[in-house]
Amino acid sequence: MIRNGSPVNLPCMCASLRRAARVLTQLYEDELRPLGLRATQFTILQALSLAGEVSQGTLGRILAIDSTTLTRTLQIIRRRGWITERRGDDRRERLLRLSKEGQNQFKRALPSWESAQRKVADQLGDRAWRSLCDLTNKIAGLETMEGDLS
Amino acid sequence: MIRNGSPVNLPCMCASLRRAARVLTQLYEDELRPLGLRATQFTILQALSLAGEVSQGTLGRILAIDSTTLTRTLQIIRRRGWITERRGDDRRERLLRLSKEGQNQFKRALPSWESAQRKVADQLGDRAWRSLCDLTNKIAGLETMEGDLS
DNA sequence: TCAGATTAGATGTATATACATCTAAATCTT
DNA sequence: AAGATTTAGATGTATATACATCTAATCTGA
Repeated sequence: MIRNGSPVNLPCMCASLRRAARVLTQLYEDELRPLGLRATQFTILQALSLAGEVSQGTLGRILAIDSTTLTRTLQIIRRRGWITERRGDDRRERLLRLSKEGQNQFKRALPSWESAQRKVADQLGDRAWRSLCDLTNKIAGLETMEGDLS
Repeated sequence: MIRNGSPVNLPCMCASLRRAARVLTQLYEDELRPLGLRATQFTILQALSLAGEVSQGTLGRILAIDSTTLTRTLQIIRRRGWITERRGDDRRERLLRLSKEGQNQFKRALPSWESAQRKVADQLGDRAWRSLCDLTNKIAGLETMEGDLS
């Protein structure tokens, strides 16, 4: 019997980060599952809750998700009635906003999300938690070094 | 114009880690693309190169990838001739191993991977790099707190 | 102002990912 | 050793993800 606790150390940072993301995603989705929410879906509700009205492209830049990927994910969320859309002055843009039901669904999900956050924070400890925040944001800031961003 | 460099701080650790994983994945895949390799595929080649012969389930535990997910990903890799399989004493198991072509493909990919590693290491700095290694491994060690592991 | 370039999303396609469920093989129980 | 339980993967299904390419709308230069 091999006790868990010493995961194999992967030499590739990408592999290591992706593995961590898979593990953490499962932990959060275990909490969110009773609500029928996937991690990405909760993230989008939360981002919209914080950002108010934003275009699909802007949302994509905030989350580092390709805008064309969002087309599909937003379809699911729209189908469930959690967002409303309108065209902006630039009529190519889709301006997104949480609907009333979207706000309610987000509020319903908050306790589950907080529970997941707490579990992870408890197991990592404050110092590691803050460190991880810094590092993940730093990596998000790398982008592909293309420069400007709308 | 908003210069990139101050990404929005996401309150959700899962969202933050997943965003970082997306960004890093693109950085690595930009390097690997000329070889026709996705990040996950390179990771599997590297894991097999390090582990020698392992069962599908063990590989899944090493990478924290569901074994049934590996069924599909390994199909692609097998189709390309990069792995060989045999049944173990336990005839339910599939024992995986890099084929000769798999080893060659992995070697061909090494310079691109090293280039990606170097770019990230340079931008993060040694301290942050090591810190990130520790933290991602720590998170991989959380698993879902189910205890034993084969 | 108008032709060419750029941008915002949509669509086609391929891969990554996990869960529920199923089958076959191994293990455990009595 | 027969029946019950568990385990290793396979398959069906849904979502997540990005890239190439396409269309429509906007912007830019001359």
